[in-house]
Amino acid sequence: MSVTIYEIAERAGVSSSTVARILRGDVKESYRRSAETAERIRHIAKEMGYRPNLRARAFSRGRTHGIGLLYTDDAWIFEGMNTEVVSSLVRALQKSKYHLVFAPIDASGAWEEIVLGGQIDGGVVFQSLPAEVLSAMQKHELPLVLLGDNSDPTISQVVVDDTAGAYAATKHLLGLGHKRILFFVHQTVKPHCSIAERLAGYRAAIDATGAERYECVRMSEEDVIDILVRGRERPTGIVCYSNLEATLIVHAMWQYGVSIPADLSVIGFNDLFATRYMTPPLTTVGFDAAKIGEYGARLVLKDIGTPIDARQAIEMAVKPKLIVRGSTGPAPVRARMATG
Amino acid sequence: MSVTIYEIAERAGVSSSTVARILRGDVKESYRRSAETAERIRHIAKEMGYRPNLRARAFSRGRTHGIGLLYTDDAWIFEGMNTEVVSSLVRALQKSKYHLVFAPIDASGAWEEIVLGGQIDGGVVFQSLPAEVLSAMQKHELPLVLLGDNSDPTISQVVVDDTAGAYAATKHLLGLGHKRILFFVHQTVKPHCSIAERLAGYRAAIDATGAERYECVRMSEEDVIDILVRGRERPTGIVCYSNLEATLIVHAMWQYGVSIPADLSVIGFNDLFATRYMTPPLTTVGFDAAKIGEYGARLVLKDIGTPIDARQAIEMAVKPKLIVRGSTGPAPVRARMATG
DNA sequence: TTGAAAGCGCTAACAG
DNA sequence: CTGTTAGCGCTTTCAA
Repeated sequence: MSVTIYEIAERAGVSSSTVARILRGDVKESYRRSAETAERIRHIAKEMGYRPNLRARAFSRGRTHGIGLLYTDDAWIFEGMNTEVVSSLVRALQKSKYHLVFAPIDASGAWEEIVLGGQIDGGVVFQSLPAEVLSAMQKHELPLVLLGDNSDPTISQVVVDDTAGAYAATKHLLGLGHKRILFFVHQTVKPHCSIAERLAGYRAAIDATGAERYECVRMSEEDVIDILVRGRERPTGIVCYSNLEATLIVHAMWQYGVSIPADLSVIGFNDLFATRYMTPPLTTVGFDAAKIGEYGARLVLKDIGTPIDARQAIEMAVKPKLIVRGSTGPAPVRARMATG
Repeated sequence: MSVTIYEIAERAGVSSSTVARILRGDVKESYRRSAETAERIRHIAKEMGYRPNLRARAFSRGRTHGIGLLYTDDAWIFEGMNTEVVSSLVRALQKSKYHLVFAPIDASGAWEEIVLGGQIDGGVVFQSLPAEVLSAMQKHELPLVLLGDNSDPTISQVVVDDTAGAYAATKHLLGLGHKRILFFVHQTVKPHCSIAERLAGYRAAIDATGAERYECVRMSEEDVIDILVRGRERPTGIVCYSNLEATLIVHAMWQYGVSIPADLSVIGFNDLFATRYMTPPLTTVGFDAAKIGEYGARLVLKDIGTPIDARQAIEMAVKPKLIVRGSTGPAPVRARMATG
C-alpha cells in the first residue's frame, strides 16, 4: 500500500538497512561516496512519497511515542489554568515527536489497556493517582510526572509556588491598609496541595504584621457571606482560594449592596479570561501556564529509556505573580454600617 | 520481558494461534473439548499475567485504535461546551477500546507524522481543516467527523440545531412583550456556521411577528453598547451569539447603571458553569454536550475498516433547549430615559 | 559505512 | 477447531 524502505532500497540498489539508517539520520556521511548515496536515497524517498510507518517503528522499538494524560476526574483537566497547561504540554511534546493521549482512569479498568498494553511511553497527571495505577506504571517502568501537585515526592513534578502567590496577595491587601483579611476555601474544592500552600502563604503574611487571621477553610459561601456582611468587625479584604470563591463572593456582595472595592477588596487565584470581565475586573494571582507544560514534557521525556534505577525525581517550580485589577483598593476608613 | 502468546502456548501445549484466537475470543467453543482447553488457556494466561502487546497488534492489524483530535486553534477545543464534548467523546471511544490523541495542526507540519505515519485510525474536528490535511486524511482513507460544524457536507457530522435555539431564545423575549430585540455577534468571534444559523433563528422569530430587526453582526461592544444606552428607540432585549457577548454586555450595563432584567433582558448561548453565577444568572440556550461526543464516536468508528467508497456522510443533530434564569424579564413598560 | 539476517508479538490465510 | 507458515516494516546485532 504505502512505500517501504525495501522498495526504496531496490530502486537505489542498496540494502534496506542502509535506507533505514540514512532516512533516520543514523549515519555520519563522512566519506564522499556515502554522502552521495545518502543524498540519492533521500531524493528517491521523497519522490516516492515515503513515510516511515510509525506502527512498525513502535513495534520494533517498543515505544509508541505517546504520553498518557492520566486523569480520574474529567473536570480537572479542563479546569481553570489546566487547559493551558495541557495545550502547552501538547506543543512541547510535539517538538520531540511525542503526542499526548487522553487516558481517563475509571472503574471500567480500560486504563489497563493503555498503560499495560504499551500504548504509552510515559504519563502526566494533575492529581495523584490510585495506587494500583501508580504501581502499574512503575512495574512497566513508565515515567510519570505530576503537574501542579506535590503529593508524592518520589515522582518528578512541576509545581507552582502557591505559598508565594498567596503571600503576595495578602501582602498587597495589607499594603492597602487592610487589617482584617479573610481567607476563603469553598467546601466543594477538591483536595489539593495548593489549599495548604495558599493558606500557609496567607498565614505568613498575616502573622508578620500581627494581624488577626480569619480562616474560612472548606466553608459554604453562605457562612462566609454572613461573616462579611454582619457583625461589627467585618473583614475588609478577602483572599480567595480560586476564582470560584471570588465569583461567588462578588455575586453575593452585589446582592447585598456591598461595594467592591470600596467596602471590600477581593483577590482571586488564577488568571482566567472570565475574571478580566468580572464587575469589577478581578485582582488575581496568575502564573505562566505554558512553562508548566514545557517543564512537564522535559521531565517525562528525560526518563524514557533511562533505566528505572538511574532515574531521580526532580521538582521544577513556577513562580506566580500578582495581577492587580479593579477588585482591590484601599481599606475603607471606618467600618461599614450593618445592613441586616 | 512481558508474557507472549508463545510462552502460553508452550505451557498449554497448543499452538500460538490457538492461544491468540481464544484470548481474542475468536472461537466459538462449541465442542466440549475446545471449551475446556479454552478455559485452561485463559487460566494460564491470567496466571502468567498476560497482556496483549498493543503495539504488536497495531502493527499487525494496521490499526492503532487511536482517534486524532485535530485542531488548528488551541483555544477552540477547550472553549465553552467543547470541553464537555471532548470528554464525552473520550469516554465513548474508550467503550470501543479506542483512545483520543491530541493532534494540533500547525505550520510545523508535525501533524503529518501523526496522520501520515499511521498513528491514528480516524479523526474528529471542531473547525473545518486546512485543505491539505483534509486531502491527506482522505488519501489515507481515514474517516473524519465534524463536531458542531457543517461546513463540509461531504463529511459526517454531528451538529447542534442552533437555528432552533436562537429561535426559541428570541421567541422567549417576544413572549415577554419585548418589541425591540437586538442580535449581537462580537467582532472577535471566529467564523463558524453557528453564526449564520443563530442569526437565521433570530430572524425567523422576529419576522414572524413583524417586529424590526436589530442585527449587530461582527461589531465591537462599544458600538452595541452605544445602541443600547442612547437614542429613543432602544432595544429592550438582546440575544447574544455566545456568552462572550453576554458577559461584555452585562458588564457594560452595570457600568452604565442599566438594570438587568428590568431595563434590558439578556440571553446568552451555551450553558456554562460561570453563567449560572453571573449577576444576575444568565438565561441561555443549552444543549446536551455528551450526546455530541457519543454520536461523534459512533460516526468515526463506523467508517473505520469500511472501504472508502462504501462510506456515506451522515449528519446527526442535537436539539438545544432554552434555560430561563434571571437575566430576562418582561419588557419595560416605557422607554428608559436617555442617560447620555 | 554497509549488508545479511534475525527478530519484535500478533494476525491471517491455508491446510489438515 | 487447530496447527503451520508467512508476513506486517522497521530496528539491530554481527560480519564484512
